[in-house]
Amino acid sequence: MEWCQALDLINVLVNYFEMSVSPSISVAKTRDAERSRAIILVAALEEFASFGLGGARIDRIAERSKLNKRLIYYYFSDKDSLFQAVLESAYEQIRESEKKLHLQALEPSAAIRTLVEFTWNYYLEHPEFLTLLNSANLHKARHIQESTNARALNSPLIELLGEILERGRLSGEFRGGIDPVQLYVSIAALSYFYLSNNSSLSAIFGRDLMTPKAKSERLSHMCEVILGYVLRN
Amino acid sequence: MEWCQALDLINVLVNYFEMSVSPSISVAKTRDAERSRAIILVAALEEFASFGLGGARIDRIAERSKLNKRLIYYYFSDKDSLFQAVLESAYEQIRESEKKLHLQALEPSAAIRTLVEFTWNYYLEHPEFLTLLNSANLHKARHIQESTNARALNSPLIELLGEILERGRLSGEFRGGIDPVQLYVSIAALSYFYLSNNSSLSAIFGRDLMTPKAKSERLSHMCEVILGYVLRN
Amino acid sequence: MEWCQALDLINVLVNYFEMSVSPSISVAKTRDAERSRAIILVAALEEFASFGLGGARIDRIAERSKLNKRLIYYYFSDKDSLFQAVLESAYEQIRESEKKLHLQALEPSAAIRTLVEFTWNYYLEHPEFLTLLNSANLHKARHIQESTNARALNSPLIELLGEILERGRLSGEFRGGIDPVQLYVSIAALSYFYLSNNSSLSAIFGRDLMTPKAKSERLSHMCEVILGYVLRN
Amino acid sequence: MEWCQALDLINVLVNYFEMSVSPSISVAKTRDAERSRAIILVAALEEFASFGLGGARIDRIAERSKLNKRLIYYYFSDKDSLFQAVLESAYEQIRESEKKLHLQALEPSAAIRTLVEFTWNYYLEHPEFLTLLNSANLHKARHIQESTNARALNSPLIELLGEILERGRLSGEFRGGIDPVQLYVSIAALSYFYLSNNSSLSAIFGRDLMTPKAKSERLSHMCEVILGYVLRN
DNA sequence: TATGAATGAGAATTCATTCAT
DNA sequence: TATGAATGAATTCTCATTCAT
Repeated sequence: MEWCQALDLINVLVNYFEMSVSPSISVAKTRDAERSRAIILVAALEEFASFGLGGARIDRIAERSKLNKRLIYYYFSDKDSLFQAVLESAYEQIRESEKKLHLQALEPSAAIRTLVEFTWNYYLEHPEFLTLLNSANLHKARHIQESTNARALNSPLIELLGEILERGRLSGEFRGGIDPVQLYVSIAALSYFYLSNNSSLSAIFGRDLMTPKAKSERLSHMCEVILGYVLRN
Repeated sequence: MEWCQALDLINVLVNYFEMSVSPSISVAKTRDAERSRAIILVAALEEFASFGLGGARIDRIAERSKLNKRLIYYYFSDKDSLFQAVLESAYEQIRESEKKLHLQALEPSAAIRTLVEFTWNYYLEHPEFLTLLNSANLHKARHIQESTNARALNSPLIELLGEILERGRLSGEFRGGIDPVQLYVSIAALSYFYLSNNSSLSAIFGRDLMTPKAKSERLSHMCEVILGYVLRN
Repeated sequence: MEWCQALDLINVLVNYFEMSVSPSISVAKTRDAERSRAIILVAALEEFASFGLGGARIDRIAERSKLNKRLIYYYFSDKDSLFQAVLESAYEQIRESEKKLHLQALEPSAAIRTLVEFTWNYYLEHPEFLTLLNSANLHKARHIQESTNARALNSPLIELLGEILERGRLSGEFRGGIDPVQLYVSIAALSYFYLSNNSSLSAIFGRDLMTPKAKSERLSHMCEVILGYVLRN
Repeated sequence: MEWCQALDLINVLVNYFEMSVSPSISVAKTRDAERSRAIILVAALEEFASFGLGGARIDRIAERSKLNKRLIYYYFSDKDSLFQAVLESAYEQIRESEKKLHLQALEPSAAIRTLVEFTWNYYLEHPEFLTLLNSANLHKARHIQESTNARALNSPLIELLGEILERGRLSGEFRGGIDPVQLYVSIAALSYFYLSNNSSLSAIFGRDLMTPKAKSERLSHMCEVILGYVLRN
């Protein structure tokens, strides 16, 4: 899993940075703890993404992380809390990526198209995010509701999307009366369903939905659907 | 234990009675068998829908069905096969409902709108279908691929949708070049994502997405999106 | 442990009896279940008596019973419920033995002396009863309070003791105003403390309290104390 | 983590300060050590008294003491040794209290009554002592036997009690032939059993044995029983 | 066809204890 | 002296599945 290695790398870099800037000896100890926590989190993310909450095994997470099983409980109390932590971390990551889009700097229609493309690509590159969400919803989003770190979950994109829609409306480009929440949900939906259910869909339609061609066609279709909706006519 | 002996006695009597009143023993038994199978299937559907494949418990399915656990294995070999059977039955049901729509009798745009509304309402009334699909996809649709009863899974709707789109194009009402599979996936996606992930979304947006008003707004939005896309301008 | 073998024997006899009186085949199945339950109960009694509730190990109970660990949970849900069942069974046994004393047929002072002797001998022969009670009390008698089978716990001896004290008072032999509960508690206390804490006491006093001579002296002392209290002067 | 570094700094400062203000470093440290040891001992006493040896948790003892778990091992090697230390300390305390009674200064019958009352009150005010003894006895008093500090355990009261009994006999007040060990055990027994098993007894008799009235009645009863025994007639 | 009893492999979680600083 | 991190061996409990009737 490439994203996992990337995360690992980032951690290593971050640690190295900390070492070089702070001369204090005591950092070494602390660093290990933070690092262990992060390693467990990554291992758990992989496991939960692969097998769901019910199918995930603490033993396997311990193996993946090359750390002691006991340590998982030391840092994360129990399986449910670990899942919650994983979920929060996944949300944090996507929010972090969203921030880098700088949609406010784009023309309204370009901004919408960029958002559709970003969503598609993010889900494509982070399949674990989809599985995680599915698991969370199977459990009635109990873990999200219990999350005290709600800040990480709440997308600032809705507000931004509202501004873009308003800008487009004022310039006469977009139709009026569009609810940014509905639009955001629809944009996510079009990518999510296709990717999350692609194995079922591929089996049922008897055609591979993940070939480069199929994927590119899907992206075009989605842009047409969404832009066809927001543009004046 | 006396009650146990008494029960035995009752069984003997019942058997004797059945033998004397029903002309063919095998018929009586066969009928019960079908019934037991069906009861188990329903109980399993509920269980799998509530807890996913990994979280479902054979014990609970036995309890739900008020039948013996051993009988589940008698009819369905193992948990995975049972899940597969449940999945097939769920697909059969939705196909059955789709057939009753008679879309071919409707005007193109009315047909599309009806399909959107039907999809929305079916998912709304059959939340277990969504959870089931999620579980199936978590397991890479292994159960669907292994299904010998693929006929039940394959929707005849794609073909029908193609005809409707063609009719609309010929009448000048619809734009051309629409892939019925893409459209079908999008129609399903818009309802599916909203309903399947509603608890997460409600938590994140801090607004209840399942109030009557919210649901009616979602349906309007989806119709606008889809019809905005298929209609000429 | 002799009492354990005796219990086993009784079970075997009971089972044999049931087999001989009821010709029904179905009994065989039921009998096995009852027998397994009884065997587990005996094994658990030994384990809890030896190590207390906290120190007892389900694994060891399984070994002792030569039955599957899973079966313990099948019949007794969890460790606490098993402990409760053991406790109830221990109380049932002592109540059963008490009934055989027929104190009502004895002269008042003979009845009291018999009760003191019985208590002493029962505790002596059933050391597990003492340990069990200690464990129960460590947990604030939670298991007793939760017991639905309270009937088994409540001693009919208090009422009987009241009658004996009244008879003795009327005959002029006994002093008046004796609370049967206080007396019962004191009779139990004198034996219980000596036997339950005998290892501590032996260590502290540097003398073996369990030699035949020491035991006989203790019994004499207790009779003197109790009779010295109830008799008129 | 910055706070960690800050804490480190504080530690360094504190150490430096102590070094400069306290003439001897070792004294300052020793004093802290004694204090830590004592704190742990108290925390352990509470824990063992609440849950027994088997149910006690080192983690909880660390929490209670607000000290590090590692320190417990530093001072007390392992759980068993800690329990032994707790036991010794509990015995030391009761011996200390007994010494303050000055029974030798009292009239024989007053001395006996005082001893009964003291025993009752001490157990009442130190319920942890009872639980501790129960635990010790569950383990066959292994911890007492292994105690090298046997001096603390051995009650000087037996000798004193012998003298009192002799004084009473000579004055004609008491009967002769009373074994002070038997009497001491009986005095302890009457209070111990009532208090140690009070939850069971309350549940079984269906009456609260710990109301002020019930407690006062018990004390009267015990005095009557013991004095009725030692007094000439 | 139907069922209660039985089981082995494995799951989450706990616990006393040690390491490294 | 003091402490946070780490661990292996248990321990309770679960689960799909089979046995015997």
